[in-house]
This record gives sequence, structure tokens and C-alpha cells, in this order.
Amino acid sequence: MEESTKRKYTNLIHELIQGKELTKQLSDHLVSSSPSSHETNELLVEKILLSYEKALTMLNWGSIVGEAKTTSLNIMDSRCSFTNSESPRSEVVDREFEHKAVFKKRKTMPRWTEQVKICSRTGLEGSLDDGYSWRKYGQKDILGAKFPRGYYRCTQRNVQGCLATKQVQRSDEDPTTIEVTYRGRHTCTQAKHLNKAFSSNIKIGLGENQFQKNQPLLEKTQQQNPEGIFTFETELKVKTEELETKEDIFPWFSFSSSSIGSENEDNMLPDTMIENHFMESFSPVFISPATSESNPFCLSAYDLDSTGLLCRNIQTSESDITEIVSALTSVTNSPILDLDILLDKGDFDTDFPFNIPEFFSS
DNA sequence: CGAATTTGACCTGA
DNA sequence: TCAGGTCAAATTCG
Repeated sequence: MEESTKRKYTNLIHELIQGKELTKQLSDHLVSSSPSSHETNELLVEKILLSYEKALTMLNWGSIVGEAKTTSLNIMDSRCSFTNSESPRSEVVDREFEHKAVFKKRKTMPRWTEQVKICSRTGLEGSLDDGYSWRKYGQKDILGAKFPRGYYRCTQRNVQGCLATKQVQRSDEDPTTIEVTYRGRHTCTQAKHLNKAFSSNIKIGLGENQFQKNQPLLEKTQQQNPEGIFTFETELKVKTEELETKEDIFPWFSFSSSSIGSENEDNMLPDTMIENHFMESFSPVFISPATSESNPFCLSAYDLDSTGLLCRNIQTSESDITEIVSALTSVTNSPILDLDILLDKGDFDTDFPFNIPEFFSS
């Protein structure tokens, strides 16, 4: 590695570490969340954003090391598939292409898993919705698994060509843990709006559909108490596992906890963020300051559906980050996150997007 | 009645 | 060949 490259590399790491430190500070601020610290939080958010933007500028999409090319190609591949499906072709050709592309995407699309643990001392389990609306398109019994796996895709698939999908499955060992595997990132712009508006897109049920009723009560409670969304005691444990993205995106650069000084082994969020940001770099909006609608820095919230699985998103919306942070500050003794996330400063104190409308016992 | 979900059939990759 | 993933018709929901 030549000297200038080394320097870039060092600067890059410095920026990322700084971003982490700032995030940590922000996290501390949020834990102590006094209203007066709101401005401080905003400042921290700005610094964090700046730091990561610098880092990304340094990266300049693989200019530092050649190995990144492979990753870039993978991502480009995904995007090209999407682009192609939008190009003016005959419908038949489009469908054919799309059909074949589906399976190609299985390999090329970024994928990560989160484990969400919901334990309610009330004996109830609830769901949190994310800023995205999903439509179930399939359910499958998985070999060796007690619970079926649900398949969901973004409702904007047809409208905006958003290819984000997720798979939701209850853990065999611990039925209170739900594993959510996300594939692809949202290219749609629904999240922000939904975060504000939706208190409707909530479902709950564990495993079976018979648990889908009796929810208006909680939903009402939530509406009446917009600040204390978690009106019942809920413990959330969110674990994000990068399945493919870490090595795909940064085959030459690992964000292991040791490398950046994290003591939290479960700290997977930076990977996701980085991945998101990389995706963003492929998007025109990345350059624009008006990226609020599609900013891929997003950690979205939770969702529960007829599969009975609580889902949590890490997707592409800054408002989603708010959700996570809100969750963190709402839950005591949460081991959740060594918050390496960014906040939507505007939405933080008022727009809590979690919905925990429904309960059931399994 | 339109939207969302369910579910069996079909397709693909390993 | 088979498990996982997707499609799409049927069904249910609001």
C-alpha cells in the first residue's frame, strides 16, 4: 500500500472513530435526556453526520483500495436490476427479466439479520412498527424450525419499484425472540411519512393468525399517550447480524468491536450504517442536501404480522433512527445498542413511531 | 369492493 | 432432489 493510501486509510479510520465517539456522547445525552440538552443533541448529530460524510468522501467509492471494487459491483448489480425494471421495455420482457433477476438478487442483495427480543412482564407481547409498510407475499415451513417463516416485501414495490424484502421467523430456542432478515434496502420514500402518520399499521400475533384480534384497546392507549409509547413494560433486545454485507462492502476493512474500541460484541449497527451509506452513495440524493426522504441512514422500528413475528427494520430513513433511539431511551436496563446511529433531530422528541398496539399470549 | 393475507404450486440454487 | 423463496389465485378483511 502506498503512502498516500495509508494516509487516507488512517484518516478514514479517524473519522469513523470520531463518529463513533460522538455517537456515544449522543447516546449518553439521550439516556439522561433532559429537554435542555436537545440543542446539544442536535449539535452532536451534525458532527456525526459531518464525520461520516468525510469518511465517505475519503472512500470515494473504492478509491482507497481496489478490493472494494467487488463490493461495488455487487451493489451496482442490484441497482442495475432495479433500474432495468424501470426502463421502457415491453411488459413481457420486463417480467421475464424481473423473474430471472429475482434469484440473482438473492445473491447480490445486501442481507442482514436482526434478533428482536420482546419480553413483557405483563405477560403480553407487542409489536413495534417500522416506518415502512410491508405486504406479506408468502409463508413457508422451514425444515427443522418450529415456526413458519413469513416473507414480506415493501408495499411500494409496484409503485416505486422498491425491492426491499424481509423474512420474519420466531426463534426455536426462545419463542420471544424473533429473527428478522432484511434483504435489499428501501428505495421508496414512504418511511418518513409513515412515521408521522401511521399508528395504523400494526399487527401482532405470534405464529398464528388467531391472535390478530383485540387490539383497538392498546392502540387507543398509545394514541392517548404519545410520549410514553411503551406504556407497558417491554424489553427489547435488538441484535443485528450482518450476514453478507460486512465482507461484501468492506472486505478490506472490518468494523469489529475491537478495531474501533467497542466493548459491545453485539454492536452491529455500524456495519449496517456503513452499508446504508454506501448504498446512498449510489443514489443521486446522496449529494443533495434534501435527502430527508430517502436517507439510507435508517434504523427502523418494529413490525408484527400474522406470522406472529415481531419485526424490526434497519432500513433507509433517518426517522427510523429516531425510533431506535426512542426505544433505547424508553426501556430501562436495555442492553440493546451501543448507539452508533444518527438521529433525526427534528423528530426526536415528538414523533415516536413505535406502535405497540396489540397483545396476545401464545 | 379494493386491499391485504393465505396457501398451494412453481422455480431456482445447492 | 429438495429446501428455500416467490407467484398468484382464492380468501378474508376493513
